[in-house]
Amino acid sequence: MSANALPYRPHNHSACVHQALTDARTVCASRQARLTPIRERVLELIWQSHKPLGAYDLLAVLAEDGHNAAPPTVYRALDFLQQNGLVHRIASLNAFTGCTHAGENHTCLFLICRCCRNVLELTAPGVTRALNEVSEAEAFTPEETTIEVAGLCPGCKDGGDHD
Amino acid sequence: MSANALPYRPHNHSACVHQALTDARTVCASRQARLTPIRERVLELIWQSHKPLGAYDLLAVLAEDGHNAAPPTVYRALDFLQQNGLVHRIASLNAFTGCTHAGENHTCLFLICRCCRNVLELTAPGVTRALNEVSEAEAFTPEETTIEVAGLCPGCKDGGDHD
DNA sequence: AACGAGATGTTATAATGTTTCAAATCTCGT
DNA sequence: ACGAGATTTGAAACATTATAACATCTCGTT
Ligand SMILES: [Zn+2]
Ligand SMILES: [Zn+2]
Ligand SMILES: [Zn+2]
Ligand SMILES: [Zn+2]
Repeated sequence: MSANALPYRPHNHSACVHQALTDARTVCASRQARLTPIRERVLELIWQSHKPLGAYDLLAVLAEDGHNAAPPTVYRALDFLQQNGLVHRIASLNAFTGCTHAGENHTCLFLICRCCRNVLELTAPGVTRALNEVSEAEAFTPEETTIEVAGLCPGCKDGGDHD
Repeated sequence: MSANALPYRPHNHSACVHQALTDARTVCASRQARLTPIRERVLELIWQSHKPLGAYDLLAVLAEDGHNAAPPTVYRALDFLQQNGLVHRIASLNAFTGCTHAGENHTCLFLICRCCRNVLELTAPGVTRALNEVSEAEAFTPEETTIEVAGLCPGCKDGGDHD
């Protein structure tokens, strides 16, 4: 099959990483935000796959790097990357994933495979619209929206290429 | 105003609590699930307001009760209550709130006021439908859905009855 | 009484995230 | 180039949230 989104099928993932880093540099340059080595390294690590990583996972890899970092180092880098729309935190996983719409101001949702752990980020105008209608009906002013759908990706549903 | 949902305006909240406990007894009876004193007490505490409580908040109140409980006690009660559709966990807050659709199998969403902390649980067929469409388009099989909207409730937006 | 399943108690530990203050680095105007 | 001020990073301690493992209790059944 080929209509599947990237995380669900083999692809040239180094292109994903390269694109993400390039976008990040562009975004940061345009905002006068400093993509320092630590921040860039954390972003690169997050992009090593489409599976979200926890802060302490990142910390462990940094330790392998020989970089003796403490938790605040990672959390600060993650804060920066979130502020600048480069990564998202997945609340239901306590983990972080690279944003596929770097720099765009967007409301997105995540399809999270409970089997292979890959996450697909999507923007879904229909969902956003429906949510806005609900909020409006309750006179509620939305600011931050978390939409996370856990389930099975196409690959894991039939057969199960668990990776 | 009066179109506002319960959490957003003064109301006879003890009726909320009473209803919740009554529903819980009914649901548990029909399922042969045992609503033990601890479980009922935790449910009652969660329902003391429309603001979600953390597990350790509950633990602290139990301590005041004179009940010297350890974390597993509370987490086990919460697990039970979640299993039986009596409470929800709010992932973005690491906290728990009473379910307003006890026993019904439902996909719900939460409007979370960042100011007064009250949470409104809603079922929104339009949102659910839109999400299903998105999932289907990606050949994704949804199982658990987390929808949490943080923002300002009507009360806090104008004036700010922060409670 | 003996048993077994479910529920609770108890202790320890894991996993995630924050506060605080000091030191290093960068920025920018002079 | 220089130095004041801001930003970033280092480091240690701590806070919060959640689970693992095993012992004990409760209560209905045999
Ligand atoms: Zn990729
Ligand atoms: Zn999968
Ligand atoms: Zn109420
Ligand atoms: Zn409010």
